[in-house]
Amino acid sequence: MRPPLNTRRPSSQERQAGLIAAAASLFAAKGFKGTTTKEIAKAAGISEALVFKHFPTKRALYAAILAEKVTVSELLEAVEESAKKRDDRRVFTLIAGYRIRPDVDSTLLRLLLFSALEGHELSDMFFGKQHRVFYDRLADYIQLRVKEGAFRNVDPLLAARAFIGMVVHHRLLHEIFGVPMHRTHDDTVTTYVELFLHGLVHPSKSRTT
Amino acid sequence: MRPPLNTRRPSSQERQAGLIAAAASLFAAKGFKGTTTKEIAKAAGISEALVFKHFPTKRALYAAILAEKVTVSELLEAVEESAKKRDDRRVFTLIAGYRIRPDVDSTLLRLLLFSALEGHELSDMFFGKQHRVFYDRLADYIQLRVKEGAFRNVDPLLAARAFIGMVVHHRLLHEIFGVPMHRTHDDTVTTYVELFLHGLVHPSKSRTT
DNA sequence: TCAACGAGTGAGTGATCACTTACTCACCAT
DNA sequence: ATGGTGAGTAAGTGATCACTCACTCGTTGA
Repeated sequence: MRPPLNTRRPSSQERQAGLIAAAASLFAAKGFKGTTTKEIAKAAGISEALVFKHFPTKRALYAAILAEKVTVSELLEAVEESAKKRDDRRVFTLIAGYRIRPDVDSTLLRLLLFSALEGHELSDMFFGKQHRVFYDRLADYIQLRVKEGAFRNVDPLLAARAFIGMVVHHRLLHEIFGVPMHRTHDDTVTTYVELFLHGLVHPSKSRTT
Repeated sequence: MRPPLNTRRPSSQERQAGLIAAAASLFAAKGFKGTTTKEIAKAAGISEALVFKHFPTKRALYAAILAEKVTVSELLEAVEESAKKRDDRRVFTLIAGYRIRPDVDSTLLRLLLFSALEGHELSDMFFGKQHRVFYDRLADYIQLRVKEGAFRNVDPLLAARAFIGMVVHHRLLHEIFGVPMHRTHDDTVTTYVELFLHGLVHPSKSRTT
């Protein structure tokens, strides 16, 4: 007669969280235009009408997803610590390792690219939280080390972007274009950091400067 | 003989070329799903029905656009020439300069990203012609220079991808994410090449190896 | 002169889109 | 019990999608 008490139905908040999770993976896989509200409802296990009880429009749901993703601060703290010690290699390794780390869900990168390509209004904010923080912080550190004479006199922002570029491009190749990785995670990070800090030209050989 | 009237209407081939050009810029701007056949027809100045006389489906039109873009060979020839002279700086500058050159139409990069994200079947082929050729060729050169002892002993493919990554990421920031460029074209290229060949750490200072 | 033909289009087609309406049902304080 | 409330949905809504059909032109070879 009476429905079991422990099998209560999900609260509104749980529903909303599940809805956002389901929608996020669909938007990441197929883009905003490529995802239908019917699909989202089905993936979340609810009716299509209920989707619109939680969010007034499909676009509002999309905006909620972009707004939900926040910056990871624990990495920036670790970077800060290594920066104090002037441990160049570790600063760069931390950032590269974070951006390449293999376990991270690939939906964030796809979400970021889709939102930028499709021109969503929250794309800038999303980009700021997901990317700009990294190369802004890195640029600060490079500038500091240039002033200290440890680094060559380069444009700090350009250099920071160059390094992040190497790493992000690596993820791009792997996750978006399906290029296989023939080296291990750690190997790759080490190579990138080494390359960036010390360059490609053999130290004991012809410097063409 | 056919009388060339000066007020003739466009031939079928000219129509097709105009159609492809109009569709390409729309697909690049809004993606496959985001572009309607009605828009394409309007941009090409023809009726929607005529679009389907040229291409059986919207997808076939998209495929024709991707298939049309071919590899630029003149750059690879110039690279080849500098490679023979072992002019490292010029080899890298040529590739970087080509990938960053300011006048290039930005539709190709957007087209490439959209096709990869949306998972079009011709995306791999498109990627191969637009990107892989560059880092494959560059990897060959790096491998050669490593064997000659001029470059440090790094994974050539990884190093090539790292360099292309710096440059492509730069375009990505500028064209997709709207980040402003605070340096000139030539300045940027020079900095990237310099960074990659000689590294960031000051040559006369603490080598942390 | 005129039939044949390719270029071109207006007016649709059913399917699918985002979104709405009108409703049921479980639950609970009164 | 009862009525109010929030969770939930079946069955739509008009708009728009990719694509088709029936048709009109202008040109051209015989």
